Amino acid sequence: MSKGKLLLIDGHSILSRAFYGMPMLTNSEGKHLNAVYGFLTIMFKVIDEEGADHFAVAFDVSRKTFRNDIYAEYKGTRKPMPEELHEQVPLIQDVLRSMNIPILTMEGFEADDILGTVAKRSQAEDVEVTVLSGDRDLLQLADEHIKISIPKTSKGHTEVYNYYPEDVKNEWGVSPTEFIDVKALMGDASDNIPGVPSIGEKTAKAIIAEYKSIENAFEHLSELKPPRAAKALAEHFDMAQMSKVLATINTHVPIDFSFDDAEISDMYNDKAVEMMKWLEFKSLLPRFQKNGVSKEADFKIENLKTVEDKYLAELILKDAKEYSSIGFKILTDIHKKEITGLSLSLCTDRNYVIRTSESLAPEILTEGLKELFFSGDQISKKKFYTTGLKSQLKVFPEDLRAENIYDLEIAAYLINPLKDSYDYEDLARDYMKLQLPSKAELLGKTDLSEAFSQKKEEATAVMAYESAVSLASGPELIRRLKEMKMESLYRDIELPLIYCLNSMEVAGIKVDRESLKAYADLLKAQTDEIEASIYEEVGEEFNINSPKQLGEILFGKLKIKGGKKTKTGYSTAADVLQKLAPDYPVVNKILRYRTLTKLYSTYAVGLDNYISDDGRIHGTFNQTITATGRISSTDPNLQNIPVRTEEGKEIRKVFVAKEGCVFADADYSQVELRILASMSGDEKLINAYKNAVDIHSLTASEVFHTPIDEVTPEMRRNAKAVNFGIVYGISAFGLGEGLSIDRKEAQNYINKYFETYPKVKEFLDSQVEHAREKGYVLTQFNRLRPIPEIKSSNFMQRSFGERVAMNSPIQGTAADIMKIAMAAVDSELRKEGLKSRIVLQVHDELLVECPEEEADRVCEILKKKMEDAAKLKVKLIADVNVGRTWYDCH
DNA sequence: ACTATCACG
DNA sequence: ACGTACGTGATAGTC
Repeated sequence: MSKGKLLLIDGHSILSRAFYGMPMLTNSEGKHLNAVYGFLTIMFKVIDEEGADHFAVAFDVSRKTFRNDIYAEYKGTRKPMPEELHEQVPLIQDVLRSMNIPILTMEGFEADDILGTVAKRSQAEDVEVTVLSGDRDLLQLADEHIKISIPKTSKGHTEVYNYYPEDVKNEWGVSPTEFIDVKALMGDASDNIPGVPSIGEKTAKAIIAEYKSIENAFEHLSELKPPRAAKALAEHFDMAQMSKVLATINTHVPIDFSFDDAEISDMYNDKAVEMMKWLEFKSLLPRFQKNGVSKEADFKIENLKTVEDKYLAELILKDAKEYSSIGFKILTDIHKKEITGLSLSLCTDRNYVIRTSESLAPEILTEGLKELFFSGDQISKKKFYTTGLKSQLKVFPEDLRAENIYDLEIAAYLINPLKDSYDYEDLARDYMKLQLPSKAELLGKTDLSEAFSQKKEEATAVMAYESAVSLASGPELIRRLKEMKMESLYRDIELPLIYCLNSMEVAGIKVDRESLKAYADLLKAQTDEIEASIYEEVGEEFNINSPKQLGEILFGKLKIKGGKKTKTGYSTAADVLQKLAPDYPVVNKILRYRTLTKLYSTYAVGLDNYISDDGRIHGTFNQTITATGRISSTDPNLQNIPVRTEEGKEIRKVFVAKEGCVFADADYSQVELRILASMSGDEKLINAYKNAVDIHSLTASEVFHTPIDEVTPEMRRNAKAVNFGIVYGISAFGLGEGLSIDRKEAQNYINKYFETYPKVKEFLDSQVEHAREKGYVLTQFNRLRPIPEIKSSNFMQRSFGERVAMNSPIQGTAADIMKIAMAAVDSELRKEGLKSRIVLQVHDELLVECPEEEADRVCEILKKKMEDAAKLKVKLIADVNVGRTWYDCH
């Protein structure tokens, strides 16, 4: 039986985490307080979550204290703390003292050692210990009753990751004690642990996972892989052993610590309140004034039942039909194809987490759900709330389109597309003013579907939160959506798109493995050849892929001039190298090497890793990522397959239509410029499109005062860059850069452009004005893009905001139109009973795989649906091609 | 985890 | 005077 719970805090570590993770903060006297504030925030969060009854904070006596004087030469190079942080150390100690929290320090020992000693000693006395530190080094202390908690703060939000020995093993593949050896091998610059040169994290982990210790690895030198590591370890074994001593936390410090003295008593006393007032931490005051009863009213999942029984599950699913609002979340297996569970929330007071079992087959759940989804009648329109609908659809083999489903992830994305996640904890925080433990906090990096076997309680809680938060926040989100006039955007554009994207992911695209392999081999051979020739020319071997090493070779050793550009060193970006290429043949080879390795690793090898057993790549299309409303593609990214150069384009030959099929490929012609013409209402631009005049030539003719049939290719090229620039939110600097001309001249082009198309200028100005007034801009279909930067006092940020204000309505409207077209094409293919399916979308291009006999009809559908997707002041044009491979379609 | 680079629209 | 073109994602290297 446990004697109690002890929370130990690594004072300096948490303070500096807080310092770097929190925005600058000073009180009215100008004293820096961000670290103190952050420290307290993290501390209270952990106290609330842990329910610890005993408590202590350890500090180093001085940051210059060394573990052992012999190693002072290594330790001595530690970077000093910034003054703003240093001055907060005594401050946080005062605060802790005011709260009667014991501070542990000891001359000659680091906080790590004190923590280690107290933790191990307390565990031996049957105490449950939690050690809170920002430092991964402490993981070596994890034990049966010692939990290591590591907070991660980013963008002001803090999450705490917890590690018991099995969690360390899960994430690192080694036990806590072996972790010391890993660190001894890989070294740690910030802690001045030298490690073994050329052994990094990956190699170190692999070696220790296999051999358990550096000593044992040394015994088996000949078996070590890679040979490079064996050689390094042989040469630097003494260094490794010394590193191990340095990395080991001393758990036998002669410190005086009594568990009873660490009992929390009267933490929220008057003195502490005065302290909070002096520090001006107003937001922390309520906790102190309420004398400890500070927890927000907990979000209680009422009547949560877990079910693994067939009859009960069927009963619940039947019963659910009686409710008018339902929150749900389908749990799928790791391959996301089979249902393994279901969380249901019925009218807030009944929550069920159902899991498949021996007696509860997956079909029971899918069939029950189907019945439930289609059980609503016209009068009482049942509402279903969930998040991440697309991936849940994969457990239904057929194309299932239930009515009245609200995917709140997408609703929240439409309300604010700038967030980077829309999980239940985000919805609860933003729409219910409720801070819930996040999925990451509860499960760490464990996948939800496998978490049920390891952390059943937490996994169940996550599932319950998923559906309960959907049900509870749904009405508010929908209300906001209506208020912002985006209901139609959701219902008519985004919702149908979910099904379309799901169908694309399920379909996948066929890849010819053999030709991919041949392509890879060819690239490899060419790479090897050019690599050798670069080494020869330079006179030494180095890592060409390292911008750092490359910069040193080019600008250091070879003394090529072309100065610094980035803060980390020399820029070796393509545009910089391009300018040097004519004078230095090596530079050309390096550029060529870059091209080849890019194609090899990202495309040839990269894509091969994604080919499934069915010979196809099933990527993911994300609907809630971009700020403008475009979709994005991941795992792999199928929207950036090379096309601009001939040898890159080659790779498109491996994307083939399956047996008996061809691809129909359609792409919009200059959508964004057409949208600009339409939204601005500029007559000259509209007429040009009406009369099918070449827009870049026309622009050139006007800007350079030249009759249109005398426009040279160069003039047209420059005019094209101007047209691009307009869409990007023109600036003289940017255009100058793009055209390599000086800024004055670029400004001249821009002025002429605006004289030619005056309504375009009016339109762009009006967007910037709108953004300044309202803080956001809108697309033609009312998609919103917030622009917080527009009000920034920083010139650079504000200018960015202005460009975004000009670009987003155009890019976003193009995205809207494509989404409309996609749903229309998808639905027409199904309506006509065709087997053809959309397989890819690349922003202005759609690729459809179709049986040869359907090709003609599919081309008609593509052209018609894409061109009719929106009624603009100019016609939309889609060009359609047919081919056996994607390559053949261009 | 962050930076540099480069692939696409 | 300031010092960037808009929107993405993957890989490799560095810390």
